[in-house]
Amino acid sequence: MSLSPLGRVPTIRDVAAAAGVSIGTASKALNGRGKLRPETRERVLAAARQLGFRPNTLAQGLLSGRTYTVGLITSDSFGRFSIPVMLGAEDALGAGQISVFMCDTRDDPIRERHHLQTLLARRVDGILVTGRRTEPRPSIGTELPVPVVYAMTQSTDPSDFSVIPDDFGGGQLATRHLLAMGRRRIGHITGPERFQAARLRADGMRQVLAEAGYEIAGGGPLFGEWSEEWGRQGVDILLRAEPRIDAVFCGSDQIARGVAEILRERGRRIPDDVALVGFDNWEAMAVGCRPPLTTVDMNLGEVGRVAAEHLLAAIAGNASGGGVKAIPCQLVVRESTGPVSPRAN
Amino acid sequence: MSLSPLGRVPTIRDVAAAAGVSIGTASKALNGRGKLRPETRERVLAAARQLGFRPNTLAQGLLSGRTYTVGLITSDSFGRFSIPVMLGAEDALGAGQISVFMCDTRDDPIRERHHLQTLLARRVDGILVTGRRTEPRPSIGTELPVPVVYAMTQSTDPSDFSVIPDDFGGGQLATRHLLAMGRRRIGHITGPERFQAARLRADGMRQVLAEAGYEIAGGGPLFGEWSEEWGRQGVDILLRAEPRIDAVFCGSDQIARGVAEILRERGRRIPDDVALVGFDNWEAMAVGCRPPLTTVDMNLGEVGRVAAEHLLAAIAGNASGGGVKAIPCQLVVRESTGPVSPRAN
DNA sequence: TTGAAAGCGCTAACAT
DNA sequence: ATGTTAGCGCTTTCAA
Repeated sequence: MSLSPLGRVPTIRDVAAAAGVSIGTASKALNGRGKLRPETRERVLAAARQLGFRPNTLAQGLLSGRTYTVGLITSDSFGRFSIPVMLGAEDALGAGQISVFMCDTRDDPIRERHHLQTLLARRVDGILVTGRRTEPRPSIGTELPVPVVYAMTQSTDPSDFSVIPDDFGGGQLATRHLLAMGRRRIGHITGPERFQAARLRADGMRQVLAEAGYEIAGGGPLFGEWSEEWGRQGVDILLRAEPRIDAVFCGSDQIARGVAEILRERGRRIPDDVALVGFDNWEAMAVGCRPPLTTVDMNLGEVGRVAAEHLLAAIAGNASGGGVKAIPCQLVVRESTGPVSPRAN
Repeated sequence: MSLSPLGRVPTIRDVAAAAGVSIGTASKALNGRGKLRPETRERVLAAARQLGFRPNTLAQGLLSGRTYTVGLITSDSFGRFSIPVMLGAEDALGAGQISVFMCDTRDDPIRERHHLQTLLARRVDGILVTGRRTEPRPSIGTELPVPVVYAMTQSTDPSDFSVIPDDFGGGQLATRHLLAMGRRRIGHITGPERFQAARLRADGMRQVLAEAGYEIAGGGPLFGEWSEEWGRQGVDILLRAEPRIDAVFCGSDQIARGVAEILRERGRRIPDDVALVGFDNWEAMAVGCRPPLTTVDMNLGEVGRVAAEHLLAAIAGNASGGGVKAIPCQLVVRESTGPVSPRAN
């Protein structure tokens, strides 16, 4: 870890000199290529070790045309959703010895273009675009010299490849669980209708209910905001529309928190009287809830990982073509759901 | 944005050819150096523009010895605390046209060393180490060939430079505010005592109270966990020890949420009967609270920004020496604090 | 005012 | 088995 004995970062030239061989020989020894006397190879390696030599990646990249770097452009300011995605991506990329350039656009197209230019100038091998998915976004660029994969956001260009969570499936998952617990009058309080995620989750719920011969209680989904405050308001609206409610599926954990709080205050026990399912598995929120929240986990790490793997494949020349890949969600059962209480009704 | 007309990434050689000049001339034109006929310069620039030329940063870096990159090593898995720090850092660095390599260590020293090696091999100009600060951590390396600055974490090596939030000051801030609101019996529920942050916040509180002739109500700080659940438990302990409590300062917003919930249930109005101050300004938590939480903001963005600026200075050769710089906190007043209610007592 | 040439650190093809 | 050379893309002398 300490500075090299030379007092500067050693080059292969220093190694060669120390080992008393030519630069080419040193290179071969270090890379295990070509035919060398074992003794020579060992001498070179020893010299390298002693000097703390690490090959200059820039020089290697210049020569090979591969930099083993990718750019990660996020429009979510490294937010709650893009972080796990990034982590998953870093996982997959790190395994491939690839370093990641972080670029935050703050949702500003100008900044995005700027970052894109910078990344291309740095000759990244590929680009990952992540976001807080709302509606599909414009493609970051067609005909780019490197492959691009979208994660947790979608490009409007069908020739781009995007990886997103399966919101529809998530809605199904939550609903099946509630049905399995014997719940029949299930309400839905969720975010703004303009969010595709909100619509898809509601659709998944509706579909599962319909198959079982039910509908969303209270007259349909209550679209509102992604906030606790809306959860508090929404549940009162719901209770008014259908007082006999025995479960609520919420579009987010925050909404569920609000719902839980008011249900308590209205004297409804969770889960005995009313079961509650959230969405996001936002640890701090879900675990802090009283009782701890059963919720849908979007497997964001997996979203990032899959996106990164696709990017790696594309870099390796195995382009996967355009399209959208939806990663299945997963139900995390905690204490806010359970079988219908014998005392209920 | 589209691929160059050449069907590959253009080099300066292509630009020179297109403009009908030598490579050296093209370089001068592009960099505005040397003496060139204005017409020639224009011709080169036009060619570059037409080809979509962007100089290869690797080649520039190889030559100049400067890569205009820094490594950002985080042991917090891009967690809640390191993100804002990163954002602030990216801010300061981006302004300097510096790109950031993200490295997450998952708190594993092996991974950390690996990332460090990788960064050095990539010839970053400097390294920023961030973390979720608990106790000071071992230095990432002495005698490194590039400067290192610690943000939101501290090195045990006094010759390293660290930037952290001023927890002591944060504790003072919260306490002064509560005193100003006329509160006198102020309890303190906070995280584990092994956290320096918890101890410092308590110390700041104690000092301000002492100056005003008071002490922490209930017999001293209640150290516990950083969770809502602990907030719920802690406040009952506190109420038992000192039922006439008129304010609680919490070591985190999560704790404060738990405290708020139970205070409500015990029939204490916030802020009329009991004022409440949190710590972190964790937006979703603080705003979702009933009522919205007055809390201490650590200015994490500023922590990152200052750290990055110091790193830039060090890179530029203006080493700042070792030491610790504490960034002042800031009180964010919402609705959980207010003057003592006329009806109280 | 422009061009030619050297060299940053490295690898790979070719000589020896 | 080892050394020499060319060249990746660029900047910077130094010649012309």
